[in-house]
This record gives sequence, structure tokens and C-alpha cells, in this order.
Amino acid sequence: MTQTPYKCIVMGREKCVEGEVKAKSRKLKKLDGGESSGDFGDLIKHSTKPMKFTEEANNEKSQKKVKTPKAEIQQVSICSDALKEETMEAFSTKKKSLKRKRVKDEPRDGSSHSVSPRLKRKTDESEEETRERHSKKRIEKSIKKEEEHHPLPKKAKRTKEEIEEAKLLKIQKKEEEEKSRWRWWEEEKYEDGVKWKSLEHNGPYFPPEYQPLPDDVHFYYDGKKMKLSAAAEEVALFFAQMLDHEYTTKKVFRENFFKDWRKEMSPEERSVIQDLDKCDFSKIHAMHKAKVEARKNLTKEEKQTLKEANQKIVEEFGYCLLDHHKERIGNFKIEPPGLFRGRGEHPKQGMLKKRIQPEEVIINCSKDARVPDPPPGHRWKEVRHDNTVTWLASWTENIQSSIKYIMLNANSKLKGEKDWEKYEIARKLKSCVDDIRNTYMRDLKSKEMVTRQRAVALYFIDELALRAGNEKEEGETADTVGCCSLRVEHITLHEQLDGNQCVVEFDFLGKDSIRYYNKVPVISKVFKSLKRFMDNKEPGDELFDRLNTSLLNKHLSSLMPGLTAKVFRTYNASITLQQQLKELSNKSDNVAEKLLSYNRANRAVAILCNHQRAPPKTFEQSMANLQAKIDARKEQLALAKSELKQAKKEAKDKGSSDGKLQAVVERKKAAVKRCEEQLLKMEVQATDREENKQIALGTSKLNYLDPRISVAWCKNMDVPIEKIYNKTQREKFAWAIDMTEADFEF
DNA sequence: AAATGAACTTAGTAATTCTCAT
DNA sequence: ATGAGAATTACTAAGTTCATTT
Repeated sequence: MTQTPYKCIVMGREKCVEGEVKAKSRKLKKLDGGESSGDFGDLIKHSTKPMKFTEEANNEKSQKKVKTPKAEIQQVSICSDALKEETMEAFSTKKKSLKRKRVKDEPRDGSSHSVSPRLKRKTDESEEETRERHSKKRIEKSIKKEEEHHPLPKKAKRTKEEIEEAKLLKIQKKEEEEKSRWRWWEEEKYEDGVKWKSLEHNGPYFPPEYQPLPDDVHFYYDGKKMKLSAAAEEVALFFAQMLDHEYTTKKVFRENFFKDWRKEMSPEERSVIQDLDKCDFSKIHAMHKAKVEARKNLTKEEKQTLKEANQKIVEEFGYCLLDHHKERIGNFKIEPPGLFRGRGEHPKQGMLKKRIQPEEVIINCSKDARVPDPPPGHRWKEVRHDNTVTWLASWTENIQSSIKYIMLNANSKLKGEKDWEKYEIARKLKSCVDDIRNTYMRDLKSKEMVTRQRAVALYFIDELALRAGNEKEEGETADTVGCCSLRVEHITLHEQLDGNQCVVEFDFLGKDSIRYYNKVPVISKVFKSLKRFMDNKEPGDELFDRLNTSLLNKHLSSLMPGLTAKVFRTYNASITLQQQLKELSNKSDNVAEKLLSYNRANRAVAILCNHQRAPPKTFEQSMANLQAKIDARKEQLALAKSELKQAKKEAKDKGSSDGKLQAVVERKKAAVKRCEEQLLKMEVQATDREENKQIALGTSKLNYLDPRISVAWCKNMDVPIEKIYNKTQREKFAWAIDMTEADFEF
């Protein structure tokens, strides 16, 4: 079955308007439930984990590299030439000499507890050395090349030296980073379930204590000034700060807030404050706004000071040592208290999210590591040493009583390896997707209702990239659905629509209450089945009443180890990108056009996955601005053209041998060409932006597209990787950038 | 076999920082 | 130098999945 997965998703799609799709009589109870518990659990475990990247007959180069014994790699010292090349033409198509270059930065050195309490940057010692080692000459050369890449239209306000110096520093830093990067993808994997052997960190960072309001700022109740207790005042401030936000106008939000606020009040306050409408937060609100404004108007120096203070916190709490490598922590701050901001029609919006105390926090680190100090006067809830999980600290949040975790940054080994594994599973699906499609096509005809429902659900998941759709507890969260939890009210069947047969119209709120609206022609088998499923059901009844995600996933994992519903999203996203890139991009295009093609391919995926965004507030304006610039450039072009014509004419009249006039012609020609190029670039940009109005590319780029596809494309197309991935993204995908050759195929 | 718990990925928005034209 | 607008980063909510408990 050939598939262009994004094909059907072309019709109207809009950001959901609040309350647009309303739940009616929801009946979460199954009519019947037959979940057979085939025991695939073990099977999966064994077949996916240990062999995951090596078992395949697949002989990607990238995979071979995984097996490279690390000892070999680590011994070789830095060759500064190789290093230079790396910095300069990071992503030329030629082979990298890089592999050897690995710096064995920090031997698991015997001084086993060199793991310093403050997690001192382990490369500190070598920094000096490095700086010296890299001769000045070499660096200057680098700069020159750098500039060729990004020609600076510098109107040297500062002295040349200063600029040079800044550049120099930047380059040094870059090299430093490159050098200290942990090339974990070249190492052996750990055995099943083990996530690390050693883990040390300084614990989470706690938000500052509440600072009571200044004496001249007051809260008023029923027109009367009222001094609140600290606890009540803090919560009042949360609300006051949000007064400009739509949230504070919503009934549910206000009610939840008021209820929780009253819990924080003293008995006296509670007896007085009975009605939120009589509360006047305007002075507190004004103070807050003034504060924000004041912060904006700080002098450069003051801002710098703040920044440095912040930096210090990051230094202390933002990193950990994982297997003796310094890794960045993704979210090292305990979430501060505030009012819960659920998305969509969340029944708990406005509730008070409480301040977390150290006594509620569990610390996870290795046995031999220094246990982080709790804030003075406090103790941890628990310290455990569980190396089968990746989190450093956790606590239970009071709104949904779910657990929150402190985990590593996306550029860490732990996250990167998992990401890589995810794409490997998706590629495995590629090799058996035809069989699986045949299977569910066959299952559509099954006698068993469960099987047919499963087949239709799978058809949707595969064709439309719907999410699995777990059941949710009613009243606990916003009413959103995915595939398995679709209700009758979410689809409309059309025998005939816009010249198509058998069209299914979807209209529901998905994750984050983003509306999914789509009209899809389906095969008649699916159409007929859907009709059957809807027989005798109320709009609020479940469409797939015999099915749930666990049943579906159990089935999937029997078809292929490691296969779950979400793998289809990853697979279809990545394969679409690859196809679209092949289709849309031309080697002969210039870089701007190539990038447009890339973005279009990316966009096809974002549309497939329904990744939307609110159109930027300034969208219309900025579009108009760009158009104005284009018009201006057009005029300039016309002028340049006529000048060229004029010059040509003169040259002809005076005899073409006149060297001077000939030179003028050449100059004008060049001007016209330059103008045309700039115009084209802007027009391309305008197209790109317009097409992107309500579509968010970031999510798919970060979570669904195998980075190796993009890296290979860049190499094939001679596009520098920096055009596709920014710094953070390059760090996240370092493994892919490093290991991927031009011939990679997903 | 259903509910609950735990761990981890995916998601959009808000805040902050950067960049470029003026 | 400045300020608008773009780009990036921070934040944390909302999913999926698998394991455990009831």
C-alpha cells in the first residue's frame, strides 16, 4: 500500500474556540469488555532491549559505529588540524576525521571521589591548557573563515580588536564544547533497565520565599482596606498578577481559586471575605505591573548583575554528574506555587498549586555519591538510590496528585539514547508496515466486533496519525480524546461529500484541547464498519466501545516487538519528511529555495500531526512589513534594470570596444542580479511565513523527525546544518549529526 | 480486569534574549 | 543606540506506556 500520509489533511482546520465542542452525555462505561491478557510482556522486554540497535540485518554505518570499542577512540589525542576542520566546515560532505578525536576527558579516574561536592566543571583544569595549545595563528585563520560564512556588515563602532576578541572567545567556547562533549553513542549500552552507574547532583533549586507586600499596597474588600495574613496575601497576589489574563474571567477558574484561597485564610478573614466579586485587587495588580515595568527599565549594568546571579544558580543546581560526565539538568527548579493553568475547559483551572517543601521531595542519586544538602532547617522526604530510573528528584503535585520529576536535558545521554532508540523502532516498523497494514485490512472483515474495531482504529492511527487515546477520568481533566476514546459525536459520516465517496468528518478536541478537524475519504469497508459501530448509540457513547489502548497495544506488540500506537506517529512523520524532501528539493536550487523545500516538507509533517499554534499576535503586521520591503525592492530592481538598459545602449552607441563603458555595463548587471537574488529571497521568506501562520514546526522537528534524515539531506544538498537546527537542536541531535552519512535512509 | 501508580515523551504558551533596520 | 519583531528558551501541562495493586 503506497501512502501519502498527509494527503487527506487539507481541508479547514482551525484553532479551537473555547467551548466549541461540548461533551454531551459521556458514558465511559464499556458496554462489554473483553480484554484477554496475552502475555507478551516478557517477550517484548527480551527482544527489544539488549539488542535494540545491533540485532537488525540492517547495516547502516551509523550502527556499526555504535560498536566501536571505546578504548580505541579514547586514546587518540587531539590533532589540532582535525579540530580546526571540524570547526570550520562542520558539515561538509566529506568524511569526518572526527571519530578519532574523542577526548578522553575524564578518566573514570581512580580518585573515585574526585566527584567534587560542587560538581566542579570537570574540564576546568584543561581549559587553560587548551587555550594555549591552540595557537593564535590557527584561531585567526578560523576567524577569517567564520566571517566568510557570516559576512558582518560591521560599521565598526567598537574597535576592531574588541570585535576580534569577542569572536575569538566565541570560537574558543565552541571548541571547548565540542571537545568536552560526551560521545556516548560510541559506547556500549548498559544491560537491561540500568540507566546509570553513578549519579551525583546538588538537589533541586527551591523558589524564593514569599515576600509580603509593601505597607502602602492594599487589598480592599467591599470597598474597605484590609490587611491579609501572609498566607492569604500570597494567594491573592497570584490572582492579582493574572488579572489581565482571560483566565480570571472564567467562572470555573474564579470558583476554584476562591475556594482554595479561602482555605488559606485565617478564620477571621474567611468570615469576612465571602464573595470574590467584592474583592478589589487593583492596587496589588498595579503594583505588580509597575514591578514588571521597573524590571524592564533597569540599566544595563543592573540587568547584567541579575543575569550573573542567575548564572550562578544554574552553575550550582543546573548540572549533575552522570557516570562521571557533567550533564545539564532540564528542569532543576522546583515548580513555584501559583494558580493552576490547565488548558482548555479544565475543571481544575484556578486551583492553588501549593508550595513544595523539601520534606515532600525524594532525592535519587547513587549510593556512593554525596547526598545533596536540603535547604537549611529542612530534610528530604527520602533519599533513594534507584539506577533503573532517570530522575534526580521527584515530588507529588497537589492538583492531580501526579508525580513531578527533575530530569536531564534533551542533550544528555539518557534522553539522547532513548530518542535514538525510538527512531530505530520506527525504522523497524518501516520494514514490516506492509504486513501490518495487510493484517488490519483483513481484520476489517472479521466476525468479531473487537477485532473490527481494532482494525478501524489502527487504520485511523496509521492513516491520520491520531494519538492512541487513553481513557481519562471524567471531571479530573479537560474533555479531550484520541483515537480509542473517540465518541460518536466526534465523527460525521458522509456517503458523498465534495465529490468524494465515503467521507468521515472528524471534529474533536485532542491533546492540549487543540481541535482536530478533518474530512477524510476512507475505504468503504471502514465506512461501513463505522456505521455499524454507531448503531444504537448516543452521541456521547464511545465509538470503539470494545476497544481500549491497552488492548490495542497488546495486539501491536504481538505484531512487532516494541510496537505501540505512538510508533505510527513517529514512523509516518519521519517517512513523510523523507518522501517530501525527495520530492520537493532540487540540488540546483539556491540555499533559500532549498530551505523553503525543507520547511515545506516539515510543514507537511506538522499538518499530518496537527501541530498548531496561535497565529502570532503581530503576524499581520509583520507580513505587511515584509510585503512593503518586497515592493521597495521591486522598485529598486526596476530602476536597476532600466539603468542597465541605458548603460548597454550607451555602450553600443559608443562602440562595444570602449572598456570603460563595458565595465559600467558589467557593474549594472551585477547590481540587477544582486537585486533579483534579494528579492527572491524575500519572496521565498514571505511564502514560507504565510504558509506557517497557524502551524508549529517545532514539535515535529523535535519529537517526530528522525534527525538523521535532516542531516543526510543537508549533506546531500550542501546546506549547512546550522540552517536547519539551531544550537540547542544541534546539541540534542549531536549523535545524529555525528554519525550520519549522506546515504542514510530512514 | 480494572484501577492506580510510575516514568517518561510530547505539547503549546509565556518569558527572555537576540537581531536587524532605522 | 533603540525598539520592534523574530528566535530561543523556560516552563509545565497533558499525553502514552508499562508495571503494580486491588
